[in-house]
Amino acid sequence: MENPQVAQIFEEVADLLEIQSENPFRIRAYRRAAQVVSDLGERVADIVHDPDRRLDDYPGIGKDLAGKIREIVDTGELSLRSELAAKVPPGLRALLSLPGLGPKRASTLYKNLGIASLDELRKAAESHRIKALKGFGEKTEQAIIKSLQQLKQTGKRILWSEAKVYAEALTNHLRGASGVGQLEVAGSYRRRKETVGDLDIVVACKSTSQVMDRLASFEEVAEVLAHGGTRMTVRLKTGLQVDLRVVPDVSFGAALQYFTGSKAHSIHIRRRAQDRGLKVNEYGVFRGSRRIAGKTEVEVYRAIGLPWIPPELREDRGEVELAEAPQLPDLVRPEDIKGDLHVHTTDTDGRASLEDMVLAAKRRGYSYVAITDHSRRVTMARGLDARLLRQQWKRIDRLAKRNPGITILKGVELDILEDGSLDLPDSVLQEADWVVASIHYGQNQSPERITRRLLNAIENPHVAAIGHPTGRLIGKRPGYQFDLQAVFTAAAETGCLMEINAQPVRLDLDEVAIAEAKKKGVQFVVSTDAHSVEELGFMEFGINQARRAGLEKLDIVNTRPLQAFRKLLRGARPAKRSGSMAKVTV
DNA sequence: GCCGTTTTCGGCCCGACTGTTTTCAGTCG
Repeated sequence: MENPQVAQIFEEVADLLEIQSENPFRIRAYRRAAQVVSDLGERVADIVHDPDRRLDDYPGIGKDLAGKIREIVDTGELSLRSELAAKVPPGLRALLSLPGLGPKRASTLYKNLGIASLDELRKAAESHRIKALKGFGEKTEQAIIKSLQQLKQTGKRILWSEAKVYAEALTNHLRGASGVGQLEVAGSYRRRKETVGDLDIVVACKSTSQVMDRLASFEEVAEVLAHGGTRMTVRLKTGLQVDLRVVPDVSFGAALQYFTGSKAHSIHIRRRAQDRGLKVNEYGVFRGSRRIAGKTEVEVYRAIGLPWIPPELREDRGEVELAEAPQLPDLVRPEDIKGDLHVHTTDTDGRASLEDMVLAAKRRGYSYVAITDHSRRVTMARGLDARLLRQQWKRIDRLAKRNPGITILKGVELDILEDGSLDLPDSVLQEADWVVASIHYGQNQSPERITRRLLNAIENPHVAAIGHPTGRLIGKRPGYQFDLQAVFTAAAETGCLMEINAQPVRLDLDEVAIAEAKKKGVQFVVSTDAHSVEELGFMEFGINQARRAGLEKLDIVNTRPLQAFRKLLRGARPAKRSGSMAKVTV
């Protein structure tokens, strides 16, 4: 039983309770518990089975929910869930996924028209049976038909890297409206989440109508969904939704804070304000009716006794407590990066030559770059065997003589094979400056086998880092399952690095796993895995990920000069001799 | 359902917009 499954059961319970108009605070407790479980960073099942640990030590988990988690882990099911599900037809929950349809209306539709699936909903809407219901009308019925048609395109989150394109275009466009002051894209985009559901733009502007008209004139806008006095919502042609909030200048910081979220962070902040006899809303921080802060975010946080918290940390995962301490991390910045340690060339599946990649790295101001083409197993990419690899390294030596401004590391992305062995012998690896070991094949193996493969690689002293450690592709493939704790423990003991892969569709490890690894003493490398000159620019996405995990400059080796991590070069770090795993193949 | 040196009971974040009403419920973020 993995954490996402536990979280999913609690989410379902919350939905079912909501449909049955249960106590909203009880519903919130289940949603909170789902969040807590998702954010754990280790298997909830492991905590359940550890006699020294208690689930109800976690905030939001009390005796009751701890018992329910135990039940799910032990039996794979939650009796409460099945009891609730028995009272609600199975398809009814799907109705909640439609924008504008919540639990109240869904249950009205069911009670009055017997609607219990999206298909039945569509038929009822098309035969105009919905508008006759009390509380529904012509417009609601049309809206349902429309959102059913759009269901496939909307609700889909896009990669942060894609959202950035629209965020920047919209920002530039809106600045063209007269009277626009401060302007910022808030929401999950500002928190730099892996994926973004919509864009929330906060603008300080004297003339609301001017900036709203300006948004409506953006050429990618397909439709205006809502248009009020301070708020406007549009849908772009791609399906991406954009919310615009216009606030007075004195409220900009409060609005930005509020619309940046996350929801859980905002709730925590407001509760804290309450404790101090204050009220926080998007217009400011108020004592009674008097505004005591709101113009800037710094002011807002200061008013409730906290330093400013970077948006990337605002998930209510302990950042408020760190701010209070005050022990907020000094997050790593893009400009801290001194080199890229995972780069491909046309020698395998890259799209730019060795020389072009090196020159591009030099232009970025890097002091080193590692060329890490695929090893022979990756036949699709014409992976290199020992002979071809040594040929490439000779060319690197010649190139290095012509480019004294940058150190070129002779590396390889070494495949961790299905049987747990490595794709090249130690005799070759020991000649390499830099080895990134990755899994590409046998991703469907059992967690036990994958774990052993990763441990084998980690225990080889020539392996400097594990590349894209989970193999996930966001929105496409979940990534292979393995024992994160065992792998992180071994990585910490041996000094083997965990890569944070900056490809926007990869971004593994995720921020929860990174934070967990850091706790265990693991060090990281942020690499682009670039297959072209342009992809060297992906570094930003990897840094986003590192920042959300709370990493500082010194947690990441490629913020340092090469000499600082020289023991990782040429496999000079000590091999782990203790375990029997090192010689075992799987 | 959780939580607590003001509380073991009685709180639990807060406002905007829409569509439907004729003063507000439902939904959303």
